[in-house]
This record gives sequence, C-alpha cells and structure tokens, in this order.
Amino acid sequence: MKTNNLYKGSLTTIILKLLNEHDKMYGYEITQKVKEITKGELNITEGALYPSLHKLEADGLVDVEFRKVNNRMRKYYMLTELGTQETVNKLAQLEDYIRNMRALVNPKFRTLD
Amino acid sequence: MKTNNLYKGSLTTIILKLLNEHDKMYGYEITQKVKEITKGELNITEGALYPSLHKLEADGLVDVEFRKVNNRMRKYYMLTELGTQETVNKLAQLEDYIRNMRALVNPKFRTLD
DNA sequence: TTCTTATGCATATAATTTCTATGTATTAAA
DNA sequence: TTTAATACATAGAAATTATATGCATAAGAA
Repeated sequence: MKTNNLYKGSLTTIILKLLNEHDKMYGYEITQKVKEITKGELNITEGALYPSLHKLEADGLVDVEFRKVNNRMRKYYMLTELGTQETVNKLAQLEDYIRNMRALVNPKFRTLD
Repeated sequence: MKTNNLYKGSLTTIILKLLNEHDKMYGYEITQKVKEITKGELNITEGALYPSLHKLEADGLVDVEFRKVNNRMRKYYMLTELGTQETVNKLAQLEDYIRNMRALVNPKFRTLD
C-alpha cells in the first residue's frame, strides 16, 4: 500500500466496512472502490487483498459465492453474522486509534476526552 | 501494543513527534509519556521501542547522549536536522491516512475536498 | 490483427513491524 | 527483604503487507 506504512493493520477494517455497506463484492471490485474513494491515494495490492479475504473466510467472517458474469468467473464475498459484529468492533478500534493518535501528535487534543 | 493492530506502522511517527516536542527524551520516559497521554490505552513495549530507536539512530534521524542520573544510566535521544524534517513528513502522512480512512469508513466524508 | 490495457483470480517469497519472552541492574517503598 | 518501579537491551516468533509472478478472458488501439 504505497510508501505510507501507517496502513499496516487497517486492511481488514477497510474490507469489512466496504462489505458491510455493499452486501456483496468481489476482489477486483474492492481494489477499485478503495482507489475511487481515496482518489488514487490508496491502492490495495492483490498480494495483500486475496490472502486477507481468504483469512476472513477461514475465520467465518465472510461467506463466498461464485458467479459467472460476462463469461468470466467472479468470487463474491459477503459478511456473515459474525462478520457484521466484527465490523462494529473494528470501526470502534479505528475511532480509538484516531483519537489516541490525535492526542499524541496534537497537544491541543490532550485535555479533551 | 495491545490487541489493536492498527498501531502497526505508527510507532516511528509517535516517537518523532514526542522528540520534536520535548527536545530530548530517554526510552523509558517515552513509554510513560505515551501511556499518560493515551490514558493507558496504548502501551509501547520495550521490544518494539528499542529496536525502533536504534533504527532511527542508524538512519541519522536522532542523536544520542548518555547521562548518569541518580547513579543510573540514561540514554537520551534527540532529533537531528534530518529527523526534524522527517517528523514533518510523518505527520503529513498521518493526516492523509486519517483523511482516507474517514472517507472509507464514513460515507459522509466522501464528497468533501 | 496483434499488442496493450483492463478485468479477475491466486500464490510464493521477501520485507517490515511489532510482540513475547528473557536478561541485567539499580532504587524506592512496603 | 521482597516487590514494584526504573532503565537498558536482544533473540526469536508472529502478524501483516509488498513484490513478483502466474493464469485467463475481454475490449480497444495500432
């Protein structure tokens, strides 16, 4: 994910949130959606995406469904019940992370909370 | 750093910013300052901190200075010129990261900017 | 028509970062 | 006198992501 390694650890959160919002998506679609939303600033590589999706599947957070579209196979991913719960957790963790990082780098935020 | 792995990749940014703000600090002081600012939510482990500080030193971003305080050695770290420049870069990257993550997880922010 | 770009899946190996566990040593407090 | 706090450090493991590569189809450009 580019030269900025702050994104390390956030891939799962990104995937879960997008699936939470779109019901079902396939791999390539996820990479394009991320690129679109971040205006090209963040590009998910396939070498990161697919292992991550497979892990989500193995952990029971997503279900998969193959479908043929335009004579080409697509593997759709969708959240399970467990995946929806985990999405909530991950988003809360992201909020905590942002709040703590703001406090650390911006002294103005230190007395707030 | 706890169970939240979003912090992966942010340790360097945290250290640089604290050094930028305090002129000189020693390792243990950094761990305590982080704990204090985040109200205990983030604890930097020594196994992460010292290798990171040594890398910053090897890369010429910090200078070191040993000093004996209360009959105990302290190794103080302070930013070099290069380190100050890198701090600016890292903080800008953090802002970009937060902006992109907000856009990804909060559709409301997508039309802004 | 052939080459390139876009679409779509995937893995192997490496690189990076951080964690866990461990070690040494001094000081202060219970 | 034993525990907690202070202070440094490393070895090895774990987790995450990047780089490079492979296969295959479709569409558009040259």
